[in-house]
Amino acid sequence: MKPSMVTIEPNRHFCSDCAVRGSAVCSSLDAAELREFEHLGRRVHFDGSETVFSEEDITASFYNLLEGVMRLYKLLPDGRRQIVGFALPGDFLGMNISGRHNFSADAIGGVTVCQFAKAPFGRFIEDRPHLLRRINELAVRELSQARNHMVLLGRRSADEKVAAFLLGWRERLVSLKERSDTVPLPMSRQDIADYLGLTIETVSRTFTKLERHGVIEIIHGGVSLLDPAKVEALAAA
Amino acid sequence: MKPSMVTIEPNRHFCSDCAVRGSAVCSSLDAAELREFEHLGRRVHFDGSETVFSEEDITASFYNLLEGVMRLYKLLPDGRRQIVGFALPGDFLGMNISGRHNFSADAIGGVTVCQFAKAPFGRFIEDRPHLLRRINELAVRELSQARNHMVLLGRRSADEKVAAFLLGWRERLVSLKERSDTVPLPMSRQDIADYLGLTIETVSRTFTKLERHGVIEIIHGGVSLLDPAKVEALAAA
DNA sequence: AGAGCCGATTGACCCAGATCAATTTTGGCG
DNA sequence: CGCCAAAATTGATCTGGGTCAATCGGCTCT
Repeated sequence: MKPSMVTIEPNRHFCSDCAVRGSAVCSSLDAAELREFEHLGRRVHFDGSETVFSEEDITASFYNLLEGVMRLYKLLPDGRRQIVGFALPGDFLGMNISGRHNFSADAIGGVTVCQFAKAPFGRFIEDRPHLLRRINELAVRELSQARNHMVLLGRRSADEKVAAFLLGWRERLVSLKERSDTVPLPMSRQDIADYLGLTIETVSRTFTKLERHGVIEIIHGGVSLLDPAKVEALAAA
Repeated sequence: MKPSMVTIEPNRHFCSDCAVRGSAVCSSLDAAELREFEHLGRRVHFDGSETVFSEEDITASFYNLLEGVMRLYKLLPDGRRQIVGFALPGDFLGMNISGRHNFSADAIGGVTVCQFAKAPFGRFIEDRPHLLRRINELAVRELSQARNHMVLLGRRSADEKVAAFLLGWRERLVSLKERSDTVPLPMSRQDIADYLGLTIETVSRTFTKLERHGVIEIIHGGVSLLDPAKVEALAAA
């Protein structure tokens, strides 16, 4: 964790009016439990491109992402990087069995997390099977996403990868704000490339190609889907 | 499920002397629970290349693999296939949140599973958080494997993929039998290709190349690692 | 406004792995 | 055993996406 990590007024926040109250792990808790839960978490802010935790670090905390976007990735010894996912508000990070994180997590832009020390959080779960069930639900959902991503990485062309990425990302943003054909892309081209198993040049060329064909428009900080049906056709192929 | 699916003497088997007693979901149950659990599962056999369940099927059962190997895969509309994993004895299949399976599962060679109807199994879990915790543990482990596989699919060369596959497969077999430099490969070359995001020709050529270099020997039904250190070097790269 | 920087784009060329096309090997089975 | 079908191997060729190398464009700092 970098020096600029800052704990923000740890005692002035309440779970009951948390932005992710409805979607995160805590959605499984009732009002009484929530009041107790409140004391376990500590709101922490990270600036853009700061590392929240690294692969192989001993897991000291779990994290509930409240605000911002994170890139989750693994590195090969020679520096090749595979982004295994992007985290959005409501995502729960840190579950593992080895006692060590199995990927690294960076903030993309500023990020606010709710951080739980491992031991007290574990104790809190102990006699609350509904919370455990919720965590399991999230794990199973992620597993399903992971398998879909394997298909993309192993069997899809560059065009299909990019199209599927745009649709998938838009879909994930739906639950956070209203659906829109304007898709913000806070991550860099390099991030997208490392997520899709491509190079930055191929991602860039594919974007340009889609734009030339009138399928998307590249705008500042994202893209606009001019012809969403066409994008879907490309992704399905 | 195919016609030749056969339930084998459902009442003549006991969990207590089950082959996967120690490693499967049921490892979290005590003797008393096990006796009750026994009535929920039904031993079923599938012949080689039979489909146990298909993607998008409504999940009616969970499965505990007792014997044999299964291929777990997803298909694209045009027939491209990505194998998302191979299941071995002790693996638990069927968890999902959508109520539908999110991949298909075929037997590779004969397979015996312990099949649980969804509803009674769900009820059994209800008031047994330790079983739920065990299931969560398995899900989290699979998630970790899935992420490792994403790195392989997105960022590794054909040589690295094949080497990593041989080592990973050998490693998984360790817990079942004694470690050995002889690695049985019950799946076809096409299966390996679809697992690694390659074509069958590339897999075949890579095997041949490794053999020419004296790193492995291709034997009937598998390979022998003549120079395990070299294989590890290739996989790590 | 200009300089410098960093991310993104574009172009030229290359190569790992795909594709296409024969064999060869293996495994039943009468 | 000899015959057939399916799996695996091998060879020849092609190409999607990688690599290498310039720009280009926006932003920040002065």
